[in-house]
Amino acid sequence: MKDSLKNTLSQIDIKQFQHDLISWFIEEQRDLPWRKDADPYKVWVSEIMLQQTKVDTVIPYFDRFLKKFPTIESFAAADDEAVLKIWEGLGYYSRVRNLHSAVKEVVGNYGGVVPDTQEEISKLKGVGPYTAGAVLSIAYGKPEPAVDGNVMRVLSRIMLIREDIAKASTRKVFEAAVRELIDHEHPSFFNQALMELGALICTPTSPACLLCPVRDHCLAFEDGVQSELPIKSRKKKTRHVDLIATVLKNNKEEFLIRKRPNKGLLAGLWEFPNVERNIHFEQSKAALQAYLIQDLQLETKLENGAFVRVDHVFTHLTWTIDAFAGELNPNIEIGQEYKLVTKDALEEYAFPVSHQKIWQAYKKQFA
DNA sequence: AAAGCGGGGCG
DNA sequence: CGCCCAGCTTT
Repeated sequence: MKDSLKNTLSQIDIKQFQHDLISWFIEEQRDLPWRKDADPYKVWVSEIMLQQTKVDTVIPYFDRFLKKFPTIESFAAADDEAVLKIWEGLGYYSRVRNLHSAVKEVVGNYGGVVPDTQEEISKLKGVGPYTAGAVLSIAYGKPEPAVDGNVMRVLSRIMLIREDIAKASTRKVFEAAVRELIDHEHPSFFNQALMELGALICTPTSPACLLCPVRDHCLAFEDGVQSELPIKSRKKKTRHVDLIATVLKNNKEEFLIRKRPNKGLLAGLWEFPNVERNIHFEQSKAALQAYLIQDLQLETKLENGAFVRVDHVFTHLTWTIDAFAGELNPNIEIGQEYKLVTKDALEEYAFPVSHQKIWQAYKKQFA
């Protein structure tokens, strides 16, 4: 441990801090569906869903997930398309692919019992340092740190830690701090309380210090510098891609959809056939025709203009998609990544939100 | 160590 | 518009 951390810890009444924090949590915690019991499977699912995702967004997904897959065995037995469908719209789809893989591992090789040690649980796909600590502390009562963005923000203020939280190595500094601070009698409450404090009081902008239960322990508040913390270097700009997409229907009321590759952006999700718009193409429609003929070898008849434009923002990328409607030659041959499906069947597949918007616009105009 | 990976909401 | 969110994996 660094000397600076030791020095800071010596200024904090750890027992009093634990008491003030946990008492507040017991009194003020939100009533959330994953707090009804400490079933390791449910805790695990909730922690994966909550990665980079707000509580309000997760709640309906969590309820629907547990209704469809109430036990770890039922989820292990799910097929891949159902797994993606239940996650549709939640984002970061590798989370659910990894969770499914890990759950099958637990059911197959651990008798359906989620491992309760750092070494074993960390071997599971998608279980990193945060999730391991969260499941071990919340479901098993082990005094392991669970350091997420909330915890780094809260502790950077309380302990006046000025290291860049955007750096991967910085997490270890906070884990060392938590190991010193954590209440060994109540690890679950302690970890959850730190995160709850970050969500409700010690917020990124304008923290509610006057309502804070651990204000008296906070070195940043003492110096009046809470708004300067945490230190976080900012990221680079996103790039932009223009796409043209097609909603193509044949004379049997079937639509052409395509499965994305199993790696990379939106892996394994379904979409309407589309192509990156080449800057050298003057006309979207000309580029689209070229793609349809060359890549799909389709004979199609397109409507005149795009029926919708969809702008979509990712963390690292933005899309502008112009979507065209068209008729499809009934006798075409399609590659294995394509499917022809009816309107009802289409909606059983998992689509990214951008393509859901295309579909909604299509139905509104042509249905 | 840095980049890739979703989507929604807020100021 | 940028930033934030109960992060992990790959390169």
